[in-house]
Amino acid sequence: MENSTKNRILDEALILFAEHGYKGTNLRDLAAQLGLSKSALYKHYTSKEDIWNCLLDRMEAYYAQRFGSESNLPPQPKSCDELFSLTMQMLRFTVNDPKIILTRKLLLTEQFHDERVKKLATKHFLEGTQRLFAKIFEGMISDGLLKKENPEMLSFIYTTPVTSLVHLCDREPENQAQIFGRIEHFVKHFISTYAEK
Amino acid sequence: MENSTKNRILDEALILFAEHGYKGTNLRDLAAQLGLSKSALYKHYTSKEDIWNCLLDRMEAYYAQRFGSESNLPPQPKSCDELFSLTMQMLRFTVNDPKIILTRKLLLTEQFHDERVKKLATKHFLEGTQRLFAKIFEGMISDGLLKKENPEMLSFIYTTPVTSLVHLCDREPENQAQIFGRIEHFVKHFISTYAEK
DNA sequence: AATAAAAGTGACCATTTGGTCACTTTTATT
DNA sequence: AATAAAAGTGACCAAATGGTCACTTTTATT
Repeated sequence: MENSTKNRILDEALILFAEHGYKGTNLRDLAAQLGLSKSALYKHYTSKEDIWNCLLDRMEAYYAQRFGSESNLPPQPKSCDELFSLTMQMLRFTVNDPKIILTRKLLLTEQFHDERVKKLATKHFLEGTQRLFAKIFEGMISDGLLKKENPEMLSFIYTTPVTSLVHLCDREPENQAQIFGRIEHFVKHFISTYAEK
Repeated sequence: MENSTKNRILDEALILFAEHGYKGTNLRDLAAQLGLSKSALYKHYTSKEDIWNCLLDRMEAYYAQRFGSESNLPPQPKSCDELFSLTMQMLRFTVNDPKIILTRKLLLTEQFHDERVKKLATKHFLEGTQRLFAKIFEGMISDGLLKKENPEMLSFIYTTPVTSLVHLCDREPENQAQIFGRIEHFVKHFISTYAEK
């Protein structure tokens, strides 16, 4: 069921849409990548636009469970060292997982061509991540680990610089090691500024 | 000379490429917007790709003079209040100038489809702005206005959050007022954290 | 005024692309 | 085993698109 043709089409569509854009993707290439004929696609989806919309449905569902539910929050750090390692671990994953990379590319490149993508982009790059870390910081502040600052503000100034370097990683994956050095440098600076001594 | 057909074509191409992408733009629409026939375009450019490349040439030239030369730096702030108003003034401009908005959109949406755009994107969104403010902060530190921190780091944590809100402005221009409230809030927080008292 | 170069036009071409359809093959159901 | 539904195929169509060309109009040069 997981690896049904219907899902495989969406998997491959994500790759092509992310790499060449909606307009730059044609159904012949998509079918060829799947070892199918073009007309077979129409047994599962009614049109190119239908594939696009179903892909966005899947992405929205993913974000709804990632950012929507309280259940799968990352573990609450018990120290600033743990905040550091948690952050680096999350980034290491987010920057290397092929599907997440492609999703970021698609959100960036199609955000002005599709209203749903626009909303997902703000959710992914700004609100979602910010709210997630705001909760973490809220806990760390009440545990006396961080200075008593507004956790939303703290999260904003923590996540947006990191996100901008994640985007740089997407552009220059060959420089990932060096960019991670910059991220570590930043995170340490942040901790040294806002850790409660 | 400024308003030659050759330049008008590039002006209109920027609009269409930024709004619909390279692939999503067709030469018939481009010609129609200019009140020209499609074949007239070929009197000035050899192909669609040629138009694209010449547009990038123009953008590169713009960035070379904006970020390259030391000459046109913004005035050095004599106080943190002046840093605040300088920042808000620059943002007010960058977020409302149609050509700059379109340029940002083009850099974002085409960064993974073109090597030159990729490099310009990093220059525009990261290095250029960062270096510009690093110089400003360097001056303010030696003037005793800001704490003695690494100006590059200071600029990084100043410009990347602001840039992320500029992107939000591009996505939601109808919320510009509210977003500017968030920017002001952030800038004040930054100043209160790093101003030398 | 004569002339040549530059700018512009409309018809036309080849290719690409989303989509359809009659038909075959595979899979599941009884 | 018979049968019907699902999955897949290849040929075909119409529209869109980048590009060319012979020809006309405008502009500049002498």
